[in-house]
Amino acid sequence: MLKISIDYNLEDTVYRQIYNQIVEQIASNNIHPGDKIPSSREIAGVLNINFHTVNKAYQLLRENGIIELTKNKRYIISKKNKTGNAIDNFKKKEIDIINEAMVRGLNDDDIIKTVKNILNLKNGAD
Amino acid sequence: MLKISIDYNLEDTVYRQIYNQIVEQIASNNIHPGDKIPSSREIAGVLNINFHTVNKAYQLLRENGIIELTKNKRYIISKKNKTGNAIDNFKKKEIDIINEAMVRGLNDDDIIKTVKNILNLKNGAD
DNA sequence: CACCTGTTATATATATTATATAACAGTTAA
DNA sequence: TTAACTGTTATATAATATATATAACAGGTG
Repeated sequence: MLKISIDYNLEDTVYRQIYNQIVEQIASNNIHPGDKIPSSREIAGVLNINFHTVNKAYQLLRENGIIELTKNKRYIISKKNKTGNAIDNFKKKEIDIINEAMVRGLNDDDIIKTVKNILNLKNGAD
Repeated sequence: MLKISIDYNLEDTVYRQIYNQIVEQIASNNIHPGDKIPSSREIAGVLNINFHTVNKAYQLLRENGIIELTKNKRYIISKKNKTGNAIDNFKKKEIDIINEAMVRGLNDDDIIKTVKNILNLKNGAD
């Protein structure tokens, strides 16, 4: 079951928080390809926010191939398919944050260990 | 010597592009700890933008301990020192983009290889 | 002293974010 | 066939973020 919460103290926008939390729960196998996700109005009602804000997150998820619309006008989680765009997108973001990490004192080993640690946590959380 | 360019087609803000490019050039050993960076008015003049926009990037770099102000009111590149904040910051960002990469079809090996590839390119570019 | 620095302040314009309503076509279930 | 739901589109408004434009100030430098 999908659980989302908004923290207004974070610098991330509301729709970005929704986006990241849905992505996180797919990555954590909490929700799976083919599963329906709640309607934007339903999420908005629970979080007490406007449904257009939820819709913006959904649009972004759709553009990135993470969710898709069925004929019944329901969004479902897409099957994973590794596109060139996904790889390029990952690499671009990685370069920026690895640069920053190195400049702020982390060495190669710190970086590799952190990444492996994150991956191991994911794999252990099935 | 510091080189910065702005691409208005990118979704990144101008001050973020400046921030990332300075970080990149420190990470690439193009500029080094102790080196002075050009004044915000100088950068702004070359890029034909407002110096407050450059200043916003400088403020952010300063808050993250990447540059510091000397008594002479000149910004210099700080010495690298691995703080807890730097590690936490790196980890938080990594989690979000690794989640997205996995959901978009990349597996553990793709992720590790991409990270190692980025680190190797940095180390070879001295 | 003239010139540079970062900083602060104020004002303005534009873009983004978030909310508020309303309406529409299509699906679903009573 | 209704009634209720869906996503989508449209319009309007408010608040915030981004970028520019000026001006002024304290302090260092030559």
